[in-house]
Amino acid sequence: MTDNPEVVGSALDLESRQVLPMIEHLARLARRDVEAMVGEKGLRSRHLVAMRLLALEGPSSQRDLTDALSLDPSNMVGLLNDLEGHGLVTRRRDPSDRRRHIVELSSLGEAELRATYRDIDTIEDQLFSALTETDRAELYRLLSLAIGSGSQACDEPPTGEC
Amino acid sequence: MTDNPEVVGSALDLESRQVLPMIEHLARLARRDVEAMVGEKGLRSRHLVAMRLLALEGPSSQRDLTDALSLDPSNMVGLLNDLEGHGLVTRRRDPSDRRRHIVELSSLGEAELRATYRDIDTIEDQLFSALTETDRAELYRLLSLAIGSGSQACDEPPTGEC
DNA sequence: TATTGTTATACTCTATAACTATA
DNA sequence: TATAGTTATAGAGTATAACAATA
Repeated sequence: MTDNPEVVGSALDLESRQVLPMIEHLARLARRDVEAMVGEKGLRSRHLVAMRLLALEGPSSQRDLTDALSLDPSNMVGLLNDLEGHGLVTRRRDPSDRRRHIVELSSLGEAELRATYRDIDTIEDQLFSALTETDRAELYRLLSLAIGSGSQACDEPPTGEC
Repeated sequence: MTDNPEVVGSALDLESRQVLPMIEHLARLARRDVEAMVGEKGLRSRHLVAMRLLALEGPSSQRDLTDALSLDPSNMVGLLNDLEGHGLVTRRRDPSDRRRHIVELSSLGEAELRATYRDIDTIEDQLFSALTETDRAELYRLLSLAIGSGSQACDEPPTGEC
C-alpha cells in the first residue's frame, strides 16, 4: 500500500478484483455475437431484452419497461416501434389512464423469443465453455441477486443517498 | 415443453437461466455510473479498461491491445490518442519492427488508474451490495474463467469451427 | 504479399430537451 | 402542476473500407 506512483513493480495491487471491466468486456463480446446471429431478422440485443422482460412480467406500461431496464423513455419508443412493426408486441391505451400504453408480447413475439433463446443458448455455451454447469448456475444466481437489488433499490447513481 | 406458441401460460419456460441479458443490463448500469463519476476527467469506461490492461500486461503493441480487448484497431487509435493527450500513456516505435507502436502506461497514468479504481470500488460496492464478500469473490472467479477461455480460445464467433 | 497503424465514414446506442395529451 | 409518451437532436460506441509505412 505505497502511495508512491514511481513504484512500478506493484502492478498487482492495481488489479483489485474488480468485476466491472470484465462485465463490460463480456457484454461487448456477447452483443456482437448475438447481433451477428439474430441480426438477419432485424432484431438486436435490446429488442430481446425487452421481449424477455415482457415474457417474464406480462403486459406492462412503457414506463414500467423503461424503469425495469433502466433505459431512457425516448429510446423505448423506437424500440417498441420496431417490435410493433414486426408484429412482435402490441400497444394499446390503458382505459383507466389514457396516457399509458399497455405493451404486450404477441404470440408471434413469443414464438420468436423462443427461437432466439435457442440461439442465445448456443452463444452462451460457447462463451462460457470453461464453466461447469454448477458454475453457470452460480453465475446466474449472483447476477440475479445483483440486478434484483442494485437496479431497484437505488436508482440514482452518485447522490450518496443510498 | 409444448411447441404451441398459443400457450401463453408457459411464460416461465421462456426464462431459461440466461446470463447474457443480465450481463448486458449490468454493463449499461455500470458504464453510466462510471462515466458519471470519472467523466469530469475526460476519461471513459474504455479508457480505464485499456489502462487496466496495460497495468496488468506491461508495455504492449496496439495490436496486442486490440486483440486482448476484442476491439477494432481503428477504435484503438482514437482511444490511445486521448490517453496520450492526457499524458497517461506513451507511444514509441518498436525498433525491431518499426510498424509497431509500443504503448506504455506512464507514472501519471498509473496514479490516475489507482485513483479511478477507488471510484470503481465505490460503484461496485453499491451495485453488488446484495452480494457477500464470498459471493463477489466467486463472481470474480467465474467471470475471469469465462474471459480467459471465451475470448482467447475462440475469436471468430459463428463459424462453427470452435 | 501481409501486417501495423491510420483516416474517413456510417450506423447504432444512449441521453437531453422540448413538445402533446392526459391526469 | 405532474406524468406517459413522443419527437428531434447530438454525442459516444462500434464496424468497414481504403490507405501509408514497414516487413
